[in-house]
Amino acid sequence: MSDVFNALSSPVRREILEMLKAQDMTAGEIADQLDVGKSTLSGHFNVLKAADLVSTSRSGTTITYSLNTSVVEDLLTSIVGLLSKNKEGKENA
Amino acid sequence: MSDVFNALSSPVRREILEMLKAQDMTAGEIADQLDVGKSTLSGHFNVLKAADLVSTSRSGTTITYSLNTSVVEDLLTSIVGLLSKNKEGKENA
DNA sequence: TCATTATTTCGTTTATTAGCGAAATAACAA
DNA sequence: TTGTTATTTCGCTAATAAACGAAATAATGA
Repeated sequence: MSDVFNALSSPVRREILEMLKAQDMTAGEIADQLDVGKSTLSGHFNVLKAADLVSTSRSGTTITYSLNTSVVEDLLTSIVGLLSKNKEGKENA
Repeated sequence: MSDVFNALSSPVRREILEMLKAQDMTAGEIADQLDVGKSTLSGHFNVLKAADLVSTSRSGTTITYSLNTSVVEDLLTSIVGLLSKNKEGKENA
């Protein structure tokens, strides 16, 4: 989960995830929408892959990225954990 | 929300939040539990405050930190956004 | 006022991260 | 095989972030 939090700390990477929530996209398509070089973007992809937030499929020379929603769900569970078992008196609404 | 994601990217800061979910604690009490110097910890507190994830109250020379659960809830909402409006065919369960 | 305790700020060093362009890799078509 | 397109890796520089100890601040009690 540490890798996931780390991946989410970059605005560029969060924007990539936002794009992928709507549809799968190729590396090039993502690069066209963002204002960073392709090599920089590739580095971001590596971070997202390390967190298992995205997966890839290759077709020819083209690589398509898609969002791993299950990992996003795990993240939600992890954050919900910060809300349960709260201080006395304040029974978790 | 960018400040929140940034704050969560540090394992030390996430541990502080975990401690605060159970009970409010003073800076010194938190320092006793963690293996980093007090000045370092103070820096982490600043990041958490910038994200509004914690709030403080002073009593004498002692400063007590508490978790702002409302911001955690906002975070949840933001992450849930990554799951809604997904690709065709996959109607968000 | 002076000393004490709790915490923060400051200055510095070290480590990590983001960005770039150039070169390498991979798949495929001609 | 050669060339083309898509993407990644590499080497580098610049910007950020984490850590420390020392000094500063703040509140209080003697």
